[in-house]
Amino acid sequence: MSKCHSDLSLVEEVSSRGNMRESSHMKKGPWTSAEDAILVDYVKKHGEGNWNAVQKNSGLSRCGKSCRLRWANHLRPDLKKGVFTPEEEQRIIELHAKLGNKWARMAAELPGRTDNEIKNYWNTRIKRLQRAGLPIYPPDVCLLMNRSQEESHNVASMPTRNSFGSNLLHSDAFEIPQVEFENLELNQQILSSPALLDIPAKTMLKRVVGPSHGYGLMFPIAHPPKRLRESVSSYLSMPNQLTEYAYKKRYDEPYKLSSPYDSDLSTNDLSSFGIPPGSNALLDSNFSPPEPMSGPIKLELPSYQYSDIQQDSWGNPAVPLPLVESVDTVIQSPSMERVKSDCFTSQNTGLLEAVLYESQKLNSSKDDSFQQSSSTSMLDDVANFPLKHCEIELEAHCDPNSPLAHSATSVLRCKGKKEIPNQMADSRLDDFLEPGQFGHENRCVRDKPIVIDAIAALLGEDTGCGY
DNA sequence: AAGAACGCCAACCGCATTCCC
DNA sequence: TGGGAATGCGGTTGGCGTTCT
Repeated sequence: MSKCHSDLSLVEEVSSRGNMRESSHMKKGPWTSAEDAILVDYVKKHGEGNWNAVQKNSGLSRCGKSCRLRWANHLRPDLKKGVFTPEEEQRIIELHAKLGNKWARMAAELPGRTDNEIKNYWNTRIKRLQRAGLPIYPPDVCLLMNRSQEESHNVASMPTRNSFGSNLLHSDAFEIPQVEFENLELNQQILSSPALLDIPAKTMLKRVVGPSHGYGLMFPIAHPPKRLRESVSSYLSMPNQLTEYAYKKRYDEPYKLSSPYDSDLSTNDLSSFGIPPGSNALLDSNFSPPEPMSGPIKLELPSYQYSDIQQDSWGNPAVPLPLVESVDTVIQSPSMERVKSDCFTSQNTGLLEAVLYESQKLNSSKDDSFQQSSSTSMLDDVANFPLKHCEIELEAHCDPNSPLAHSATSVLRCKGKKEIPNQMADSRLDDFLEPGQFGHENRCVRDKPIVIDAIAALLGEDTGCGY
């Protein structure tokens, strides 16, 4: 990296945004070994800190910021170089589930690793999973987070919805429950069977995207990537092999299901997919049906910040709902009415969310009856959620050329264009709207046009929504 | 074989917070 | 106590190497 740039000329031009004094003579770009030596020597003599003095006293043409970064990320003697070990990867997953994008805090828990390193690793991992259409967190991480959250709820009084969300947005403002991920280790042992591990990724993918749409598309690939095989393989190399098991099982045994649209798909069925009942996986879009994890999803919130909704959905009384982070979730979640305006607060960033917030408000005014949906229907919703979710995801992906392929917009665009085979589309909708399946008269679908129109209006598009 | 796509990662940037005078 | 400097942090960018088509 440093080779061809080692003789980068000093930055002569004054950056219009940067510090004029610094940028006028500070070198940028990759560090040379000579510069490294100077910096190391300086720190040895003077210790860390006072980074601006480095430039003054050592002759380095680097700003203090750059020196600090270089030292922290590359020159520190206690740095651990090389790829992350499986244990470290597992720890990162756990920490991210707990902390969100708090790279520095995560680095503090991983001796010898830097925040930048962890951040890069995570972002790469996310991309990989996203391309493979796999969840961010292994299901059992979600489960354990849920359990932890549940326990903490039993101890502490329930905060108000707003305060709860607010606290969660500031991870420093509350005590993060200590979650032990012992099960993950257990899981690693569960499926070390070669029979489960030696599944050719191509075979898996065939089944995923194969002609039998009813089954394969249950777990659609977000964007069939060039390197999908690598993506999936990488995911399967994750330390958590329960997740692995879940996917292998899902991918390898789809034909054993009588129908993916069975209306009586129960929590047991979910479990067979590796989705633990109550897992965040179901509702926070961190779990499959593989949500394309780009775009609307904000990764910085720890998954367990959403965990209440699962608990709620699985039978407990109403508890704070998650901040809705994803348009997809907004549209797909069968329990959207419960979110209502107090969940779509203006605190949420993002134009789409703002639009959705407005549309929800509009809708809620004429849809009060849904407020009364029972917890039973909630259970039904959740039990059927993955399937419905998948269906919508399918729609989202039917236009692979769309840059918004996994946005709500593309969902509608697809619908209008009927790019999905008719038979498929029709049956999908019928299954989706099976009478009696939802106690709320398919409200989640009924609401869609409003949300969609709002988004379309925002984007200046005519969705041609044929509702 | 060549170009495109992608992964990886170092480094930069802007903002927030802390420190110090 | 206010303001500037220093530091910390997280998001983003850009370049290079690798893989795929």
